[in-house]
Amino acid sequence: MTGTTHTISDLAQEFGVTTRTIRFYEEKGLISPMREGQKRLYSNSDRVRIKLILRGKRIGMTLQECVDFIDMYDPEHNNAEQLRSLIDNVKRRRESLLQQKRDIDDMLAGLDEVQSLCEESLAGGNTRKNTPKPEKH
Amino acid sequence: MTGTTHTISDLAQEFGVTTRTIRFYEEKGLISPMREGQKRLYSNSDRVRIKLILRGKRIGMTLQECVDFIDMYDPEHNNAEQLRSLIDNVKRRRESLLQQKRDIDDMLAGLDEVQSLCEESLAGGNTRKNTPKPEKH
DNA sequence: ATTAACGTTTACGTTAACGTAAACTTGCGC
DNA sequence: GCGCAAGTTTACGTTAACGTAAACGTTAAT
Repeated sequence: MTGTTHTISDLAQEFGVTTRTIRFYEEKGLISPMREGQKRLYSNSDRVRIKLILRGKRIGMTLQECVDFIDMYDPEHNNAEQLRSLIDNVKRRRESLLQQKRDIDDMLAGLDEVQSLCEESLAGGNTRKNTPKPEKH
Repeated sequence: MTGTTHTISDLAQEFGVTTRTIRFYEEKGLISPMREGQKRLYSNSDRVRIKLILRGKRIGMTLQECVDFIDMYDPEHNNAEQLRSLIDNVKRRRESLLQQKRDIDDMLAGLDEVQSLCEESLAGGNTRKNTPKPEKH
């Protein structure tokens, strides 16, 4: 059976990007939709690729890195050497992702602190800088 | 007492960037080192700012976003309205960071799977695609 | 038949974040 | 005094990832 297909503006709307963006990804070889006459028709697997690309972008990957990443799932793993090389790539990528998680956790902790200070300041109406020790009278 | 200072190439080396990059950040107003004659002298607080900038970049922030983020710590929180607005920013930022963490976790799970398949394939020497049911003879 | 909504190609424009090169100054070791 | 390493300014170049505009095809509704 023929899987569902999507028009370019369908996908653009779904993902909150412009059609230009989607065509640009094709230009760069990231996706290869079918054609019906002149019009592009996107399969579900095209849709998923776009989704993966945008996920990559959200964490700061370049388009090339997104492709490299996606290609890991879709491997041409012919021989053992290629498999080992792929595993190495996986390991490097994982290290990088774990570093990003640490960065994010640090930033989240900072945000918590800022928010606490703000709310405290709003509640108490206390605008002092270094919240000195509670005054003993 | 006068805190420690650093030269531009000290910091460049420490952070693995070029001096051009550091000057560029100054050009864009992200840091404002002192001068000793003509030469730039970086304080520890300058150093920390650079560190925070690079951390932001690692998770895909633009330089402007990095500044915005850093400014949250360093707030000119005069009145209640500004405080509330800051809290809103914090909340938005947190949502975005949490989304990034979800993305990263998804990608890590994918990597685990890829690695398992690779190692399995290397161990068993089994190169078949869909690992069919174990043959009953 | 016309117009509106969607699609297409082609091509030039834009922004961010530096790289690269040239030409100059400054302090230091010999 | 001389060279050399490290600093400086100024300015043009580069890449990624689209935006924007023009000019044109196609189909469905009025």
